[in-house]
Amino acid sequence: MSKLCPTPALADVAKLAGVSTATVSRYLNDPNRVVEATRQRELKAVDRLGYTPNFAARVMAVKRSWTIGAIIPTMENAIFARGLQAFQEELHQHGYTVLVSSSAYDPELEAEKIRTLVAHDADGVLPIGHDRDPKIYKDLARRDIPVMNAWSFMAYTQIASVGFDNRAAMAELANRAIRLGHQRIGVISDITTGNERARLRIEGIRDAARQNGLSLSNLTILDPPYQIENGAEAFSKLMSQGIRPKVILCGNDVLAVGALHRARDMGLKVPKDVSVTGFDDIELARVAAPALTTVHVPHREMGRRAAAALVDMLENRTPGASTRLATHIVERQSLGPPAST
Amino acid sequence: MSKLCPTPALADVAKLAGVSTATVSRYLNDPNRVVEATRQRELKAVDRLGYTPNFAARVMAVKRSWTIGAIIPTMENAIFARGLQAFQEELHQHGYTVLVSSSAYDPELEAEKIRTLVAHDADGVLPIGHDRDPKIYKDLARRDIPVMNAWSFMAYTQIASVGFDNRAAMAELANRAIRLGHQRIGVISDITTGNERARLRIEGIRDAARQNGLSLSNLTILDPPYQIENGAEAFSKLMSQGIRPKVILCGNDVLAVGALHRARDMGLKVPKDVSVTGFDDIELARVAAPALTTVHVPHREMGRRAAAALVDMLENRTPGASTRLATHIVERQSLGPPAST
DNA sequence: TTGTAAGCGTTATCAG
DNA sequence: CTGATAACGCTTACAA
Repeated sequence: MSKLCPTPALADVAKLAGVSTATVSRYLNDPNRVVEATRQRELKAVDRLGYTPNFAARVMAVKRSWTIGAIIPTMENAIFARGLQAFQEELHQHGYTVLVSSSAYDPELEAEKIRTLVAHDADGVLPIGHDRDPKIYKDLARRDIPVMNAWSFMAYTQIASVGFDNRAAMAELANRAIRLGHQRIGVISDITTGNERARLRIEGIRDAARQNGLSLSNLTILDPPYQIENGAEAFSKLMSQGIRPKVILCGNDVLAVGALHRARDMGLKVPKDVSVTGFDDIELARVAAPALTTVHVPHREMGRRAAAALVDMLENRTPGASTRLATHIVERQSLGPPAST
Repeated sequence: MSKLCPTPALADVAKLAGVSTATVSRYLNDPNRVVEATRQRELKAVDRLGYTPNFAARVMAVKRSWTIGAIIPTMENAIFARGLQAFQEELHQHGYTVLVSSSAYDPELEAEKIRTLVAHDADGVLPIGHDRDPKIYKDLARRDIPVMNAWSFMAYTQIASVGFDNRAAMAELANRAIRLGHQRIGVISDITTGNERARLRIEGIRDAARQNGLSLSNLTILDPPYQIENGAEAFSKLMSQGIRPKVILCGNDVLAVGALHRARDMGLKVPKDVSVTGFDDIELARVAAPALTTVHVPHREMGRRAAAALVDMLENRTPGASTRLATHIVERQSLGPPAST
């Protein structure tokens, strides 16, 4: 009878092996805790029944799910995908499973997903970026669930983070453009609502402008959603202004490639007629024509570090340290001095 | 005391509201099943405590997790990401949460991930492609867990699938190349182990060759992992053969873009000196230079359909229907007739 | 080394 | 409409 049972339980194994459930449980969690003789019997019973432990039951008993929840804005973005893959691989090494949900850049949805993850007993949580309703952090803290923020390094917060300084990185790039002689700057930012990373990058551009004594009125900023198409459209808009900007700083490589593409369609040479820069340094940046000058971000490294930090918080109940990763500008061919018109 | 409890349970709410746990449970699942008076008290108690239902406990009680597990080869592939996003959105509408794991194209790992998902009480499973140890399907069937295969339509199997005919689609493209006058064909396939999609596409090319009376010795096949770089390397290899192929059929757009890039580096004009085709039609294909002639696959549609079908199997205990989606060739600029040398 | 039995947080059945 | 109470499958003292 137990042999045909669709979902055998520990009790079925115990019965078949002629031992108690406690013994089977011990065998499953650490074979050395039972003697050879019983070990054999259990082993046989287990695979004759095709037994698989029930996760929910185990979670209830030990109050630990070995599950980490990650909430990303969208899966359709190579940088999150890549970082997450590394995050996942590292965690897998330590026996954790990662549950991924996406928020579609919507704070409400994000909050809901986080609640769902918590309800699913996630042992830890990895949201992207830092900005969100403080209530969320409070609730997580009360439940004693470790949180690690990624993709944005924040020095002065309670929440541990592993990321980079979006603002400084973009400022560096903007500075370079300005020193090259650019005055009028077009910006195609990533969507900014509920996305401090995009906002910080814009701030970085403003910082650079101020430092170089450029009036902020030289900046025109657009922020379409992450899509090649949108980068192209935004480029057109920027180019239809009275005075065309000679450089377009983009919030990410995808948008930048769209801009590059549209420039070509409009018969504009890059960087002779107009310069375009990206951010992230995904593969796309290298194969674009011309190759994109961009900011390199160590996505995989970030994912790995986030995972390691989370494991540390989990295993040692440490408060969680923040790590700031370095980024650097990758000079390729899309940024040059403005042509003197 | 219950007020400071880090993880309030139903019992805490019940106590605070002065009712039984059964009543609170009813209230939570359908507010109409309790009278107004108690409803108010519960409401207050719930948010004073910041109560959130415990998922594992609920799963144990109802034997239903409202969770679907998806196992994809890798997250770092735009096509899976996109399809999955749609899959997830559709499922979310119906109240399901999707758990994503990746197998890194490794059958062993994949089996493990599926087991993990089952242990996590997934109500349904979505693996990519059809080929895997029959034991896995048998086990899933015994446990009565609906399975839906995606990305590959299989007419004659027990397992429901939603996908397209990889073989026919690629055959059509190869046919077109051959009719254009191509004889020697280089193939840069996606990795083929544990990946029948890639194998079927290669078969499609062979079919086309046979149909046109071309000896299979005209084909040279390489199958590096999914990466732009690898496409470039493979291209170099194909070009260092005695007789250079005049057309390179790639298993996906990413590999094709790598090939395109390397062609440019080698000073070869596409399609004048050599033609290159892709498969998938991701955004990248449109912005590549020259724009890639490729096979369009409705990824989002596929994700959505897979989700809908799974929901149907789940809610109505139907056996699960298979759906074959149409693909079509998108002619852009990378495929042309061979230059007469 | 092994067994007994309590408990984890819900839901569901069955009375009231 | 509401309250007891028995599952659900596993772990873990505590005993033997």
